[in-house]
Amino acid sequence: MITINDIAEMAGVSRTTVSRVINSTGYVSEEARKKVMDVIEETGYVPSQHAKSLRTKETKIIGVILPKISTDTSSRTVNGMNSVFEGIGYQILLTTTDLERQKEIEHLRLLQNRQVDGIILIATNVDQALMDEIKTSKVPVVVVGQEMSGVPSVIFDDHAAARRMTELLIEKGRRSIGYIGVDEADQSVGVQRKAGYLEEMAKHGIEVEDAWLETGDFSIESGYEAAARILEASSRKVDAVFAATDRMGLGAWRYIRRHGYDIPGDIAVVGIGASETSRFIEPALTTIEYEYEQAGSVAARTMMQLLQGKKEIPNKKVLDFKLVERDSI
Amino acid sequence: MITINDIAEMAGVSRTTVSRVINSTGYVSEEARKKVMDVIEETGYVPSQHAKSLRTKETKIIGVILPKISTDTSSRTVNGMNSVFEGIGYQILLTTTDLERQKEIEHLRLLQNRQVDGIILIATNVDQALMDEIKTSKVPVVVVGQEMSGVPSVIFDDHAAARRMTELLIEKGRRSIGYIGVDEADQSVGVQRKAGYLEEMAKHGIEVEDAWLETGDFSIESGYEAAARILEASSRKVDAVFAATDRMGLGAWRYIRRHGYDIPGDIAVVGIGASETSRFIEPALTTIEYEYEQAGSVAARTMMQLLQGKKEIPNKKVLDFKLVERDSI
DNA sequence: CACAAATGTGGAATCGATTCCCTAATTCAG
DNA sequence: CTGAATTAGGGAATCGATTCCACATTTGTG
Repeated sequence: MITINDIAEMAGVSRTTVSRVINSTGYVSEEARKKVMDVIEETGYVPSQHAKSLRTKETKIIGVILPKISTDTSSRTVNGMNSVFEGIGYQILLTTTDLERQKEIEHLRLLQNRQVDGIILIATNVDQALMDEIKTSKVPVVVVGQEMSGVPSVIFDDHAAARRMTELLIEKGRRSIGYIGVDEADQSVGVQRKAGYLEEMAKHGIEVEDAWLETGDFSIESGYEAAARILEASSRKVDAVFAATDRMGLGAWRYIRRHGYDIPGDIAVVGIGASETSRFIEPALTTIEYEYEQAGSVAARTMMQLLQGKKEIPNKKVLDFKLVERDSI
Repeated sequence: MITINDIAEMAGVSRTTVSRVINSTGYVSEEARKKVMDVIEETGYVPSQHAKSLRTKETKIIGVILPKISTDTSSRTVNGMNSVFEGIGYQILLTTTDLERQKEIEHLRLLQNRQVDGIILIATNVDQALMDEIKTSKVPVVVVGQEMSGVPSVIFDDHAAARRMTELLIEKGRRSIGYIGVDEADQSVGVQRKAGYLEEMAKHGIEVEDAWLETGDFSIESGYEAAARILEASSRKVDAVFAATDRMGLGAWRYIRRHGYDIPGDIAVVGIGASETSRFIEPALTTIEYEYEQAGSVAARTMMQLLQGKKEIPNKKVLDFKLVERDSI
């Protein structure tokens, strides 16, 4: 392997000078610079990142912790981050938790040992243990998807989005609206969206039956089964189903069609997320569009600000949503 | 930051001994080991990866180059790799080329500078320049998706898959089969799949009209437009459209339905890839299922063998496919 | 023209580990 | 009981960069 010493020798200068040329620091004569450049060109030399990092304590690598790789949400978010990082020479070190909660902490530690410059966590919960780990982290952490006090976070307005969607359903004359949520350990998806739904229902004086409230696990199948339970158990006929995510909405959609109901004639179905499939089915799913790419890029930019030691970082950025009204309503 | 020297001092031994304890090498008395372990426990010390890598030339990081992050194919492949790597302490450094060809070479260099232990490239072409770069690479490279002679690669049998699909269409009585392909710089998707289609057509003595052959760029929109061109320009009525990818198939599907044709009554539509959306539309798209997760895990395992210096690595692994017959045919 | 400031370069310490080589104390075989 | 083998642990070089400090040369100013 070719090192800075080889270059120095070949160019007939000291390695200090070579370092200066590479990093454009200090004083270097045009003559010396040219000689060094030529040799570097000739040999294809590239500095060792390890030696560099060992001194500078900088890696230009950002660790990213995802709940799952193969989902629309994750890949779009990573895409957004990437668009920011790649322009400025940073790279992404990826890890996934496969939705196992304790792995979030484990990976947080793992990444710190890798001495990444920063960590972006797509969070699915706000455990105290997790928050403690983040707060004692040696490197800056940005959280996406969950609001965490004292930690810079990028979130969507889940509460308002769910309210707006519920309002739309009510505007369309629906009254008996089933709701498919997720576990409440997930503040954003589990708690906020449900609260939005419940509040809007209350505002319109609609009493929510217990049987209308079901829970899934983000998967299409769980949406299918939750819809089954809602339709079978309700005393009043349900005329709409609101799923907290598009995937579960897709499952509900499938169940409802398979069992002879018309969408939206008999039952309206809506979700949140604006997945690609939701657009293609017929009738197309009415949903809320979150700009995941934007969430990723905002998180990336926030990270850069943290790394540059900017003091005034708002520790919460709320992104907008867009109601996408389609045929399923 | 706490270093090996601090630990050595606190434990009252030399840093050599500490290193031996950490790496379980050499002779260390039970007594010394315990003292060191205690101090490590107490302080939460973790060795610097940089210092370590600087000496050992090992990083336990595998660089992965993807054409695009936000696609089913990519995320499933990465998922498969991850399942292998995470168990053995390796991590994935991700980069994407956004389908720009020259970036493949650029990122190949970039990753080597990061001194990753190995590189897995999800390739979209087999340029000579790219192959040269791979062959001169300092670290092992595994290619996924394209056959590259002399380079360990994991590929699907695109040729056989396309033949089988064409055969199915012909079995179903279709004769005038349009084909939507991609640029032929992409050996696998562009050349092999098209060749499979053409050969099977020839075998059955069906003459392929020029107007039946169109090209897209992997996007849904391009599939839509290609279908438009095929249906408008053909002299004989087309009774089937075979798209080289599901996304383009989706576009074709949409165009065909929007223009009053019945699927499969008037025109059959098929794709390759088994994307989630293809399953949900009605009529559901007939397609070929590739095990991308498996491709990822096979690539990961091949990489590990390369890293362990195994000589006998078959430099080509062909994965199976499965015909998924659904309503669109 | 003298002296200060600006410019250019190299020596050497440093970052935090690993590892070769050496010494010392035990243990063991003959 | 003696010399070899085994066990234990430290000293110091090393990996490949960055950077502080010192020194030499050139340029500028009053």
